[in-house]
Amino acid sequence: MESLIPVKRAREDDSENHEERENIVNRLESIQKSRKKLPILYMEQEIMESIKENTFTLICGETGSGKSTQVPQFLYEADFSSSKCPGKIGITQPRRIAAISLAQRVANELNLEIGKEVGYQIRYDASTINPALNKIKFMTDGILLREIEGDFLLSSYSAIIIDEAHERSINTDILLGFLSRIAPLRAKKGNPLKVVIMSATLRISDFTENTSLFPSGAPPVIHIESRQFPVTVHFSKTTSAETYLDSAFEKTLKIHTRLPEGGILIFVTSKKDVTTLKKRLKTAISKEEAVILGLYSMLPYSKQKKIFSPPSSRRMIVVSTNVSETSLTIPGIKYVVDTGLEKRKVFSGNLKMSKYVVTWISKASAEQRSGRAGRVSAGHCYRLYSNAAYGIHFEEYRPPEILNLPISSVILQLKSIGIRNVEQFPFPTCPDRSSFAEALNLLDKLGSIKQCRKGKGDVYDITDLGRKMAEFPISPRFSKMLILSDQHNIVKWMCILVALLEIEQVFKFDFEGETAKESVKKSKEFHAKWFSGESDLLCGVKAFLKFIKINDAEKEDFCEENHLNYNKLKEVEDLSMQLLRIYKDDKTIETNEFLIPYPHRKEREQLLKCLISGFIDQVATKIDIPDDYSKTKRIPYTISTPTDTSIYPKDYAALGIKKDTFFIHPSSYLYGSYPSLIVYQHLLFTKRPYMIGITKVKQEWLDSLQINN
DNA sequence: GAGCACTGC
Repeated sequence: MESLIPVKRAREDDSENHEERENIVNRLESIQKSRKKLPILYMEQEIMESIKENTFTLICGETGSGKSTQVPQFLYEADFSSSKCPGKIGITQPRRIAAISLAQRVANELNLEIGKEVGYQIRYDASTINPALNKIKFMTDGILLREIEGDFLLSSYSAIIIDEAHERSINTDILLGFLSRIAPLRAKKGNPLKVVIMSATLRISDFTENTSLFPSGAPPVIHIESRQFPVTVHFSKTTSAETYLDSAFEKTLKIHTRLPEGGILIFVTSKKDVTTLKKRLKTAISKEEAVILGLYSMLPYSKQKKIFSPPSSRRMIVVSTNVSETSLTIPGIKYVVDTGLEKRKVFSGNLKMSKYVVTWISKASAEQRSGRAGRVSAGHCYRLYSNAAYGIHFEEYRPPEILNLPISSVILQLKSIGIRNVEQFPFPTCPDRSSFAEALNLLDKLGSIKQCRKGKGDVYDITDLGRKMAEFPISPRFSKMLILSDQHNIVKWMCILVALLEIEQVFKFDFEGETAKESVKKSKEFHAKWFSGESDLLCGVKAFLKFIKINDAEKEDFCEENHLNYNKLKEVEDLSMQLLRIYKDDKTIETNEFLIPYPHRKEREQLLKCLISGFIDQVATKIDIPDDYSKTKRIPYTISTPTDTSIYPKDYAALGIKKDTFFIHPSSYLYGSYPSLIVYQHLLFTKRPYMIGITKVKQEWLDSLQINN
């Protein structure tokens, strides 16, 4: 407690200097009072001294420490973003919702209007009363990355705070890499940029021990206490991953019948788990006793909101996927039931095929989940696995995102910013050699980079086409298609098509309680009016063109009636508009630009020709098989790459199914028609290796494309 | 004739 004494003195000194300050703060008394409960408040001096004396400062503290709301205010009160220290205070977040809600909270605490001194910017939305007035700006990390493209030294900022760095999202990682070089440059120029990296307590060695990131030594680390209420963790005696839903059901029932009031939050792996468990709980617990809700990201936002108006007289029970681990905070939770499992997408690099697996979560995620029980009062977390299993099977952290994704987008972006040898970039965790090779190979095939010298590794320079491609916030495959469509007066349709490719999952295919066959059949009946025998993507375009004509207020019902995914279609609407704005360099373009008819045959052909230019390495050929084989309706395809000399074989003979054969997924509208030549959007392994997102193509389209290249 | 967790410019 002695540590409080010098801090108190410092705050008194502060008040003596009050008149000299430029950024004057008039907080409401009620705000002052609740702020004082935060331990971080008594560390203001220590934090500010470290920031003033060092270029980089690492602050770590768990959720509930108040670091995200208070550190920006410390900087503001220390006259960052004033004439003494010109330049905004920027704070990045990995998620949009967090950027908005933090901006609102900080504006509220400072008694300022959102959009003026305190603002935010995310992909499709900004608080733009006047951005020039912003002194504190919250944004998603992708936004700041884009700003680096226009102004490498980030000269409009005096301080940057990177929040949630421990999550290791790909954008956060790249930002940290840039800042590790930008900040020293700014210091050299006599216009220092202060960088504060904020992370959960657990994962700081990743940064402090990283000499590529911090060649001149590890930054100082300040630890912040959390204000969380204590959560008692109960491990199970045994572990059974096979029957986790049964265990979750029994545990929830026990908590509900034996323990005092307080919400229960149950973590499961999928939407299917959510509906199954919700149903079982509803049969066991009466409506008068509890309201039982399901939560997953695909649930329309209007229904997600239900969790924020909990019933006062009954207990609230929420069955949820990972969406409530970080993205949503459910009020009033006192008990957490943790299955310890999550669903992840896994890539097998060589085959370029992905699959979904249910795996044990990381220890860090388990802590995060249990923490959800301690936000209102002391809570309990029931882990449906043993302490031993936790020790043996649970990795410390989820691997950094950059190790599990194709990096072609990142590579192109780095090159467009002027990083010549991308393998030398100070990644917090460097992807392996083969990821670089694969990305460079694809970018070369797309014509976005070209070889500039002989040697190993990265010997490529960005081309003019590549520069243009990098302007679009989408995968390089898709920006290539979009730019190519320029010649044919089909740009608007292409914006839609490319947005559909980027967003995916616009059509729904699941029916509760139906067999596989029936589910797909029924869904397709709903979608019949958008049918296209040429391409699954054109079905999407057709559905979108209808969606865009519907009044905003009726869009959700429209999607419900037609078995479409509202959240996804809304995103397609926003993205296609953003793409058209960038394409036409006109920020005033609105979605009414897309009140256009479905393309005619000639135009469709042009669209599909442009489409395959981005999928030149994702062509599949039907394998000739004996006549009686087709009765199974599963006709194999073989895939080829442009480097393959036997490209596009016309008479591929195969007896039986080989390891490298693939099938058209039953969700495709081309399923059952089996064209001889197709391009596919991606490969997914479920029961079998499947191709998803199918477009029928012609041999001569491919030939002409090769000549052009 | 299936099975997609979550997030971002």
